[in-house]
Amino acid sequence: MGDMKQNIKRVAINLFYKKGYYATSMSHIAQGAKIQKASIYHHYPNKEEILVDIFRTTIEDLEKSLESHLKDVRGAENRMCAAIHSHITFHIERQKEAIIADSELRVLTVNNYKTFIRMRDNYERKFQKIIKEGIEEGIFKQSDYKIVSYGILTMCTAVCSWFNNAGRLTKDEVANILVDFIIRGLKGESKPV
Amino acid sequence: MGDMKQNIKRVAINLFYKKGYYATSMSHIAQGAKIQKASIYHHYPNKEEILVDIFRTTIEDLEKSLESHLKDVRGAENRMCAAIHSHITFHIERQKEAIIADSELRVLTVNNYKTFIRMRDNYERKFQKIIKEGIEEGIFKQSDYKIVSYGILTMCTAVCSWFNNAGRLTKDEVANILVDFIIRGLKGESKPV
DNA sequence: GTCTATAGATGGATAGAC
DNA sequence: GTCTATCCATCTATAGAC
Repeated sequence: MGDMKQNIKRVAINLFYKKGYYATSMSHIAQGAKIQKASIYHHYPNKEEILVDIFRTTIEDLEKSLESHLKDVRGAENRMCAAIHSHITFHIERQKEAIIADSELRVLTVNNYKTFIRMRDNYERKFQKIIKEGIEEGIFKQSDYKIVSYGILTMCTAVCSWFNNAGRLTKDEVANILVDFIIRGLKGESKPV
Repeated sequence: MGDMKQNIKRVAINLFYKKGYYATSMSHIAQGAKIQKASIYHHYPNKEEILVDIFRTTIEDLEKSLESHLKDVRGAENRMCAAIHSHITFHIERQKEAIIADSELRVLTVNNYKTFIRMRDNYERKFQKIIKEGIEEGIFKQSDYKIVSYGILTMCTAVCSWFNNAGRLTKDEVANILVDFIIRGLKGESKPV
């Protein structure tokens, strides 16, 4: 990807994050990238394709992060800890793109929408599988694993909307606090303090 | 509030929910309300005031729901259960408005933004107070009550974005599953099955 | 690969009749 | 309280020169 294309994408990420897709115009993006708005169309055929580009790299990188965190980790509890840690730290490190991917899904035209819903569902199913296995092995308490997975994932996704980089806690500290809370919720028994 | 004003508001809620504030035009709203777009300005001075009206009633009703659920309830665990139940059922019953209030905050001009952020923070502080008291009384496990409160509230807010009215579970069943999960997370000990 | 110029549609909002 | 007509700004996207 050429320098200017990457530059346009970077500017778009900042603007879509700050103002949202519809409130950001091609003129704003052009201004940020220091070119004329017509020049953007040399790199992207239309506005939606900029958003699609952001969606694709974000979701793909999220999946890669999960896979690398789960590699060679065994046991439902350990795998759950690793998966949550991956999800939370990714949503903090890639805060802007994560917020875009979380809030602009409905902007997409039908084919793009279907593609990314499919990818998201596939990602969620990996969390559900871990919870289900933990319950079957008796490590996690019996509960509705689908509802619990929605709760856990939305809680950890939302971190990108309230985490403050200048705040009192690092991203790893926040991740550890939430991992503890979630594992207690899943196991329903106290860990030694 | 006159019939037509209420009608306009109802149409706007449906459109802001489905397409978002910026993707909804005054023409769309007028079409839904079966009047001309100029007629809307007799009821609202501008587009933002429609959104502000939705925000105000939603947040006020959310606060009222919490207060009525907490009335005469004693003890941190009972109060937490009641507060979460209130939050979740409200976000399902008022799904559309809840999604709008959750996703269109950044649209507001500065004075309106400050007003609703203040109301939201005030609401969140009530949850934080219950968690803090529960920890001090030794009912809840020691943890960072602010981070945990963000986690709990965002998880329960997000219910409005995935709950399916035609799905297999009622809103009370979903609320109970999540209340159980959260209380286990806060207490860190298993309840008798 | 970037530019100027512009098409063509749509946006929020107002004026003034009825 | 609702209408028609219109203003003016801004939007996405394209044409064609350099």
